[in-house]
Amino acid sequence: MEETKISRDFIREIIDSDLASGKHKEIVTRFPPEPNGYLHIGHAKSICTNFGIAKEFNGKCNLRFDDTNPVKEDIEYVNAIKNDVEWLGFKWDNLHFASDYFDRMYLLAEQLINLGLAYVCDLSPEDTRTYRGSLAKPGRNSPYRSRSIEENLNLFRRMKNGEFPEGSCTLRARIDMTSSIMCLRDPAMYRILHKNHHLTGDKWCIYPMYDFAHCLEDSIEKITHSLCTLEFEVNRPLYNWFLEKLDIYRSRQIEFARLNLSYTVLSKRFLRKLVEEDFVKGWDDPRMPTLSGLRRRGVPALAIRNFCSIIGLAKRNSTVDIALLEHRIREELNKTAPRVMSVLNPVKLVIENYTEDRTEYFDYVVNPEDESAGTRPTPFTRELYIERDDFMEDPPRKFFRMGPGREVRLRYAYLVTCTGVTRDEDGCITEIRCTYDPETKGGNAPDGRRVKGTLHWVSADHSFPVEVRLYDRLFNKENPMDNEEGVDFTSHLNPDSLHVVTNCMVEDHMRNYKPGFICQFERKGYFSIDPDSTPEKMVFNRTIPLRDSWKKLKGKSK
RNA sequence: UGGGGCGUCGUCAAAUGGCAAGACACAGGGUUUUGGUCCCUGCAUUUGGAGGUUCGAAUCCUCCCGCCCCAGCCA
Repeated sequence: MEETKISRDFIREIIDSDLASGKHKEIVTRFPPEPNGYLHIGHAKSICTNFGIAKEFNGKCNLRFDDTNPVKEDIEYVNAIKNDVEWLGFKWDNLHFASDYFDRMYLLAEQLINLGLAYVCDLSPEDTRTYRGSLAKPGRNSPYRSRSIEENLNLFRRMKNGEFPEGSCTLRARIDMTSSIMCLRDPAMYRILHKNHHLTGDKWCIYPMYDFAHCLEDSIEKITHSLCTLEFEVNRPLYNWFLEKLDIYRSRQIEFARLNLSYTVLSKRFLRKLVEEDFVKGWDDPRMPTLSGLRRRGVPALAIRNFCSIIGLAKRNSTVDIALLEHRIREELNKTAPRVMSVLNPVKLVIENYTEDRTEYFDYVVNPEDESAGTRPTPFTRELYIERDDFMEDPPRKFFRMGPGREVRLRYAYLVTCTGVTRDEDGCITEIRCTYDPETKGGNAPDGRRVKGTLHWVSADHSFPVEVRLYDRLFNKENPMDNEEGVDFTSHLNPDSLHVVTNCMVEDHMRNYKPGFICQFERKGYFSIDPDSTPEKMVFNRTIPLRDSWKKLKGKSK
């Protein structure tokens, strides 16, 4: 399957010229997640960009975990992230952890102290903030700013040795407390955290801050182009400062706009809230924009990659219409998903003039978009199930489906004409009755008469009940984060984001498939088998409905 | 408020001084044994605004307006 061609964006143009000028012979990028949550489709943009660029330019891309904060991070997340990256379809050239570099970072920090460019500061967090000043007011120098190199070295070693409690002091870069760039006002490089790290255990009780660590990680790995999101733009001067003062390999940081999606929340913090406060069933709930959620829902990795290639890469903040994602999903599934007839809201259809013990098999086209998928036999009997919605007692003019006296086609089978209905004592329809025209085997009339409606169906004797989970968008507000003071994004949660339907009837041969299998229920949508399935009860997730111009038409006339 | 960024169709997004791509969405029509797919057609006389430079400006200059980011010992 070929991916859609990627257009030239400003980052690729920079790389083109770096290659042309001879600045670089080979391109090296990296995807640097912090293992403190699950990856979501916003990360997919970054993954596709970093791995995609490496591939296109014949370079390398590393997967590197930015695990510098043991308070938030966990091994559970690193495994899930590795799995997600692989599922998305990418292979890293090298796997690294920021924590692999803790010894080198420590040495580099001492080097900065020796250069007179870092000092141990005993200011409390509150005082540090006060001394920092504000956007409008310059900061003031810390009283500890002019300690001697020896004293700083000694203090820093004692910090490392665990002699001080958390919060008692930090190692700070000595830059400029009056800078208009806030992060240049003597930023913290190391803080004390007496915490167990998922990889280094209790070896360290001081941990490097992002600004100090990240540029070093890039430099150590000789990352040529360090791609990150816009909010780090203001950190770039500091990124460059460390590399320059330490005189080590100069990676170049380039910022691009992160992905925002309509009707969606893409922030690990808020996604975590949805999980922890049970608004959804987990990180992989099919309504979640996480890669694990999308995967479980039945979204193909290629659809996500193709989505990432059409949304572009630029510096302007934007919100992509979720319809673009949906389009890519349908586009991919239309090409690849085998078709199946499945009745979500069944009502029995009895063919009065069809012999009771007779079973015929019709050729069913597995995928009209893929001839190589071929055909398979599907059984037809006197009693069938059809969708309750496909029948109306008093149909409007534009309704092409079944109604009293109307003739419709049962897909691949026969033309049938409705003769009436059977009701229970409450007046509910329990059966629809019809007769078939034996001359129309396969669905065409020899006399050339046309019918507008074609219905899907399953044989009552060759089908079994399953559970189907119908999903809708998780939020009913285009930007759930755009709120007045005090209004929480969870107040825009769509109460109808999940509908569980039981006793949907599917063809018998569906028993052969396992969780992860994706197919199209004809005329309904794309569905995937959920891991919750058991041999006793299969569960299907609706990945996405088919486009439905009838529904649209109906909506208009109201 | 000091600094850093960004403004092109409803939504993304190209155009790199030469006469506003494309995709999605939307609207209309055709084909169709999925009201699906597919195929046509339409959809920015104008690029946040106002001036200026130029034969020519979305692109260059000036001023203005709007939005985003930074004041964690988070990343």
